[in-house]
Amino acid sequence: MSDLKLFNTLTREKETFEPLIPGEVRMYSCGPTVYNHLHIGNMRTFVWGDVLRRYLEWRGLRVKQVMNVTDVEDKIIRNAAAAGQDLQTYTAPFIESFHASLAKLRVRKADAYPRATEYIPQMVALVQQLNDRGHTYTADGSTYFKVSTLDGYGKLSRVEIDETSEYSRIESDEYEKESARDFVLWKAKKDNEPAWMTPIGEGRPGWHLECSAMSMDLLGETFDIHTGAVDLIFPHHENEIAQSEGATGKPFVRYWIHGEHLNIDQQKMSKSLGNIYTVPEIESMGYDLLALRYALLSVPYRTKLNFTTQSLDDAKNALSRIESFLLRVDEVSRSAPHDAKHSDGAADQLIGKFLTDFETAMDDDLNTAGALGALFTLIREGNIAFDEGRILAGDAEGLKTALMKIDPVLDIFPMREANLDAEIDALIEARNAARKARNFAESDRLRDELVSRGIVLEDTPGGTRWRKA
RNA sequence: GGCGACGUAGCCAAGUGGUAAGGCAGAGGUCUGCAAAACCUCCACUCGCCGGUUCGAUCCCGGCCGUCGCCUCCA
Repeated sequence: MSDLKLFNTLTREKETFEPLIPGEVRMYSCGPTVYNHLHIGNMRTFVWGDVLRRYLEWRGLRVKQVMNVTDVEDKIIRNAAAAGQDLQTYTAPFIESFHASLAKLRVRKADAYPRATEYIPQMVALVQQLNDRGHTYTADGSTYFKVSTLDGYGKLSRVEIDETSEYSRIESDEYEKESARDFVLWKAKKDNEPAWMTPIGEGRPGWHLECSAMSMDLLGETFDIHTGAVDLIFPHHENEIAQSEGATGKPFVRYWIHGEHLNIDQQKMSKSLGNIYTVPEIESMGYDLLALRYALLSVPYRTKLNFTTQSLDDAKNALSRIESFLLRVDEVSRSAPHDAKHSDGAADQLIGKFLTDFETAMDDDLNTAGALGALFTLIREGNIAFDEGRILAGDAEGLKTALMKIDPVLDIFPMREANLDAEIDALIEARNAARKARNFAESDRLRDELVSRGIVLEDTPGGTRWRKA
């Protein structure tokens, strides 16, 4: 097995991944701020984060994955107040829809989803630790991180803040900060905002604090992987590093993995352009969410993805090709249950090449496009071998095993709904009886009826197969 | 102004110092009920433009043009 290489934002290079503790990976994925329904750009980040975790597991590593849910923040406070609700009431439906969307996209559950509001004591302790080490100052009841006290600030983003530049959008007069680079750790209570009474004053946490507190609490002071999208590199992740390393004096994260954005029709999603899509919206447009998952994975995570509805149509058709092949493999593998014969080794060759190519692609910084390429090459060459009669039941069984082997990583294979089968089969049987009687009008009527129910038929010399349209 | 990414066929997109994966669309063909679906074949002498390095560059270097992102909340 070759090495898994991942692009580490810290070094701007693809590095061989080796966990700190052999065999065990601890990863933190930046999760949602729940003031809104999540859009498909958010989902892209969660999907590849999940695939990273799946691939690590596929390589035999045990993974502990944590994803935060940020449920206290400026927009949440503002919206909740406008709705006349408390934070928990306001955020609950968004948290619920977040999980529902993930499930529909086949994103597996992380091991924990800590919430910021449940981590106030740990955050306060972190601020106190930073204070003890001389990295903070207070002004008007708020506590700030003094960036000048920490060597190496900026090592992740390589951003140097020039306070004098007219282009710097950092507002240096905000919150009584001593320096534009400084950032707030703990915000003093204002007006009627929700606040916690703590040893460092009555107030609420700054934006970056929860991620440092929760990740270190659940994964340790130094852990392996931290994922997120590129926009978080600065200031969020840079400040997480400052808070965490300032408090512990130890390296915080070993591999920073950032994914590119998803654009809609070449443009960034934004409310003003009205081009934000949520998962339920995609669904109500009539698309199968598996097509969305496929579309998201067809572009490697570090490449900008230009999303269009055509990409969903393309994905849907590509998935049909995959499903037809799966059906063909399945049918042949079941054709001779026991004394399954192997033919000339054609299948073994295809399988070997497929698994090697798949792994090579995934090892190269999670090249999912290359991995899919390997799959489609297997499908074409497999179909040719089938047509030439070089694949017998035993070979097909091997193909099936190979396909099932990669299934847990990409998880893009269409699933059958078993309870449909009996009903479908009855209609197919009736249609085939009509065909046999050369009553094509009736057989076509039955076929069309199936089509209208979303079932496509494939007549083959061996019988009729069906799949979902 | 600073930092960074990208520009490969109609669309999406991988990739390598030695002459371009894959998917979709399109065109042919096989099977078949002159049906549907499926399957196969074909489809970039060329990788934004111009120089340079090299025996040889799409892939290395430099310049230019173009697109996009971050420097403020943001997946």
